[in-house]
Amino acid sequence: MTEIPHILVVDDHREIRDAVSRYLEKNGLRATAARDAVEMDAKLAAGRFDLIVLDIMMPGEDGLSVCRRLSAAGGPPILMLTALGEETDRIVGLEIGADDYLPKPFNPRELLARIKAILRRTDTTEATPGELAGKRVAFGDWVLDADNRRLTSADGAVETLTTADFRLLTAFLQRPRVVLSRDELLDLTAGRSPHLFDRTIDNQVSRLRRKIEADPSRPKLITTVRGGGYCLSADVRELAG
Amino acid sequence: MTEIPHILVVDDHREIRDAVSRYLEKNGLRATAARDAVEMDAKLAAGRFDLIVLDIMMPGEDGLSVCRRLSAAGGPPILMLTALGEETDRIVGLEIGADDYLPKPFNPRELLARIKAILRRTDTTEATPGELAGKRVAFGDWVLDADNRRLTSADGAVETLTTADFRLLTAFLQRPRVVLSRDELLDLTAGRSPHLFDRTIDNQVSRLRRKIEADPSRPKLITTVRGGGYCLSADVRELAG
DNA sequence: CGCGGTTGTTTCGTTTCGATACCAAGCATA
DNA sequence: TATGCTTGGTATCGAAACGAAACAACCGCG
Repeated sequence: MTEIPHILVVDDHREIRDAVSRYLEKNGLRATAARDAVEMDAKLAAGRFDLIVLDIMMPGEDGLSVCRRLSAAGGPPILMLTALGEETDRIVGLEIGADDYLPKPFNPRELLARIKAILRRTDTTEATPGELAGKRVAFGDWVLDADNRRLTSADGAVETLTTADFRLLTAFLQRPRVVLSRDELLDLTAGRSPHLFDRTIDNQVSRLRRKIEADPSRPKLITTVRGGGYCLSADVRELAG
Repeated sequence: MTEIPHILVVDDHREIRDAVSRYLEKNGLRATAARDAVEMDAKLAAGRFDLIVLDIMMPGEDGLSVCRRLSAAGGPPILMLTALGEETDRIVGLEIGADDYLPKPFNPRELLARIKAILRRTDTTEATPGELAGKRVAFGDWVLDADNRRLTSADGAVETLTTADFRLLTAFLQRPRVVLSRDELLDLTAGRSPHLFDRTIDNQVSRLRRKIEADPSRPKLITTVRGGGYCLSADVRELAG
């Protein structure tokens, strides 16, 4: 794993959330916090995560439900934080698809150790991000062949994408018509946080536009949202293999 | 690299059976479930198992009897699940030939730990050169015959592989669609660590591509992931030997 | 001993991508 | 409209990654 693993910490107590996030970042991980299931879903939609630390007791949709939902959808691995008690242990571990769990109150070192253990197990560093492996996806006038990273236009033109092009494009394709900030895009494509005055995404967008826009100076597919980021302004449909 | 251990889970409660199986599979094991002694015998006859998780309380032939029978026949090691507090059962179980036991309700992590402990004790890993000795494997347009290290293409073309080609290819075939770093590949093929400016893997990939890619300058099967490594971008299916 | 084939190493040219810089376009305010 | 500030677009450059040719070392084999 060349990239720094990104952990999503979901807990309704601010102190725990912040403390855990800080501890993880101190120990070489990236951490993002969410207060509840709703906020979690938003973060999940916007970014790439390698593991979720999930509190079982939450207002709104509770941890068990969230866990079942995510695990059924094949999301990232989950480490559950459970209240101390005999019965929950069994239910949590067995009936839900958690990868591990930890009874509260816990030792942060142990949390870190378990997180690393799960990351070690589940490190598969996918080649093609998300669900696109082997598929073909149409948007605008283009068809993307995810396997050989090639674009074919309606009029027969062919563009080959570099790795960076491809990652950026797939990030958009998985979230069409959604405004993605530069930070989110950087996370999705390079898995890192921006440093000051980071224009990397601007550059990559510019390069991608040169390949896919009919008139790159008047972009229609990847539109700029001033102060917000970029957005794929086209519908996306999946084609068979 | 050894094979993934295969666990047979025998319990008459469907929820427990399924939950345990899922949990084991999430943690890097293979799991198969059986409802009772009869089904267990059928699975045992059909496949190879490294360990049996056996519930003591079952309709039909009960766990103690099964345990006695299997262990006398020199079957795989057994981990018994006992109801809480039935001390006699545990003792009897161990006397009868179980390798370990766990009282219900149990902590799934503890179950996993005990399973791994037993597997470690009873590890009889033979030095199998990979997992595809004697098998035939299909990927892309090719079929690899592992015995004589020959590739046959869908259109009838035949390529013979050198040992280095073969090792590299099998490394990929065992982890399709996963990005493998140069270090990992070097470890898998040559069993050594890279020294500075080591381009060995690049070369071997280049050579292998010349043999298996339709257009080596536009690789489709073994794709490079800049900054990451290489990846077999094709599905792999095993054919009968 | 020579020979052909295989494999590791070096090297060079190309591609790719991030950083920087500069310019243009938006936006507010007067 | 003029002015100044902010934000986005892209040309350019250099560093790093990559592909492959060329070379050298090695290995078995007759």
